[in-house]
Amino acid sequence: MMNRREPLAPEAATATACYGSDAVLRHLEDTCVLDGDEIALVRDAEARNVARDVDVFAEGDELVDLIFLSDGWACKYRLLGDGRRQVINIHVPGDLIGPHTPRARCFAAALTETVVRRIPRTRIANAGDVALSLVSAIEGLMAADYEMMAERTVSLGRRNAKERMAHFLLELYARLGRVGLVRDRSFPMPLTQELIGDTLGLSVVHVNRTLRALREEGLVTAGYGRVTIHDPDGLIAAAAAEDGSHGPVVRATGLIARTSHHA
Amino acid sequence: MMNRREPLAPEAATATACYGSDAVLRHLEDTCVLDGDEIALVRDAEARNVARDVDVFAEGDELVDLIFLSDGWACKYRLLGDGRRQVINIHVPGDLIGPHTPRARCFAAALTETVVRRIPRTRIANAGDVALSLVSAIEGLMAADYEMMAERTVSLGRRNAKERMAHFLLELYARLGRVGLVRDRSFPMPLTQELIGDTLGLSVVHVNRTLRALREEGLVTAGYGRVTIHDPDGLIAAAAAEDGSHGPVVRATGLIARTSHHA
DNA sequence: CGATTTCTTGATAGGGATCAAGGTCTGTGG
DNA sequence: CCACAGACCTTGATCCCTATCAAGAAATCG
Repeated sequence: MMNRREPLAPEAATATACYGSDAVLRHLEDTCVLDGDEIALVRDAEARNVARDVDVFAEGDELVDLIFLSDGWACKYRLLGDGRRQVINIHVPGDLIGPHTPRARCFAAALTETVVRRIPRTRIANAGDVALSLVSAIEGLMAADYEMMAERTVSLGRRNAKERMAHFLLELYARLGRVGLVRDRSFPMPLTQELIGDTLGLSVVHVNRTLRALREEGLVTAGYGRVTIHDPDGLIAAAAAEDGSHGPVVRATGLIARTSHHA
Repeated sequence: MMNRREPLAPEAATATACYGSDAVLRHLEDTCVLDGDEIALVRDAEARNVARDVDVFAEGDELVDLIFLSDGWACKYRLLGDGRRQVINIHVPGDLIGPHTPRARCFAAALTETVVRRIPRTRIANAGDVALSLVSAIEGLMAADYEMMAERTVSLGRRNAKERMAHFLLELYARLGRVGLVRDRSFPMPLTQELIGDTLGLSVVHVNRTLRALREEGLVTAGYGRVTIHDPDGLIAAAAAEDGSHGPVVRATGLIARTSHHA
C-alpha cells in the first residue's frame, strides 16, 4: 500500500503524481470538442484538495457546482440502513464526478489525496458562445458515466464473480490508459478489496478468492495498490461470454428467440 | 395479459390508451422549465409507431435523433454472447429513451405498441434562444435515467430478491403516477416475469416465487398485465433496509466505521 | 380449439455469503 | 529502531439464497 502515501506537497494543488496530473484537461481535449475558451473555463476553475476518506459531497447536498476530478481516485456510493454499501462508480483523473442533479443523490468520497475542480452550473449556461459546445462536452462526460453504469448493471445482474472482476480490471485498464496512467500493462489501483466488493456486489472474502483465481491462472496480479495485467487476451476471455454485440445481431431479434441463461 | 392487445387505431399515431397519451409533453412541462417554443420542438417532432417486440434502435446504430417515448412501454437492454440478457432500464410514457451517445451502446425494444418521437441532436443545438433551456430539460431527463440506474445498481449489488422487487414496483408506481397512469393504487404493467427477471438480475422462477411471497403477505398483486398495491407502507417496509440517506449522515463518515453486511 | 407463450410449483444443486481465525503490512510512538 | 495497534489480506468451514431442472396448468393467439 505504499502507493497511497506518496509525499504530498502541501502548498500546491496537486495530489500524488502517480494518480494523474490534471488529466482532466487532456481528457476533455481528447474526448470532446473543446476550444481554448472552454478549456480555460475548466483550467481556471477553483481547484481544491480533498484528503483521503473525506467526502467530496454527501447525499442531499445542494451543489451549484459540477465537480471534476483532476488528480487522485474517488468514488460515488450509496448506503443502506443496515450498513450495506454499494459503490455507484469509481472515478479516476479526468472524470466528471457529478452530481448529475443539483441535489446530490449519493455520496462521493476521495479514495486518495485528490484534487477536484468546480465549475458553477450557471457559468456553464451563461458562458455565451462557448456554452453550447461546453455543454455538449459535459454531456459527453455524463454519457460516459452512464455507459459505465450500464456496463456495471450488466455485470451485477448477469455475470458471475470472475467475469465481473475481469471486466472491472479491464475497464480500469482502458480508462487509465486513456489518461496516461498505464505503463507496461501495469497501473496504480488504490482500492481495498472491501471497496472492490462494494463495487462489484461481492463479499470481501469472495473478492479475495476471485483475485487469487485470476492470479493463479496467470492473468493478472492485483494488490499492494497496483494491478498488473499479465495476459490481456486471457483476461478478456475470462470476462467473456461477452456482449453478443460484436456479432451481427438482426433487428427485432434481441427479445425473441432467446432462452434464459445464467452463469 | 389482455391489456396488451387493446384495439389499436392503425391510422393514428397513438398507441393503446391505457399506456399513456403523449405524456411526454406533460412530463416535460412538469419536470423541467419548458416554454412554448421548446414544447413545440418536441410536439412537432416526428412521431412513429413501433410495434411490440420490435427494436427502436439496436446496439451499434448511429442515431442522429434523440428518441422520446410518447406512448407505450419500452426497454433498453444488452445481450451477452451465451444468451444472457440484462435490461438496462424500463421506459414508460414521458421518458427519454436515448441513446445517450450518438452511437447506441445497447438495444431498445418496444414492449407494447408504442409511439416514439424523434428530435435531431442538431436541431437541439441549433434552436437558437430556446436551445439552452431545452438542453437543460434534456439533461434533466438524462439525469433521471441516470438516477434510476444508480438505484438499480444498488438493488443488483446489495439487495435481495424481495427488496429488489419491492423497490422495482414502487419505482414504477411513482413514475407512472407522475404521468397519470395510476388509478386506485393500480397501474398497467405489461412485463413478463422473464423480463422482470432480466431487469432485476433474477431467474424467472425466482421472480414468480418472490411475487407470490409479496402477494401472500397482502402487499401487492402483480400479474395479468396489471399491478395493484394493496399496502404501500408494507411494500415500502419490504423494500426497506432503505438508504441510510434519510437519517443525518455525518460528513466523511460514509466510508469509515462500517462493517460489511449483505442481505 | 390446437399451439405457443406465460405462469406456477416441486426438487435439487451451486455460487457466493457468512463465520471464524490467523497472517501481513503500515504507521506511530516510545 | 523496535514494538504495538489497526487496517487489510488470506484461507478454511459451513450455510443459504437463488439458479437450474423438470413438469404441469393457465392464458392467449392464430
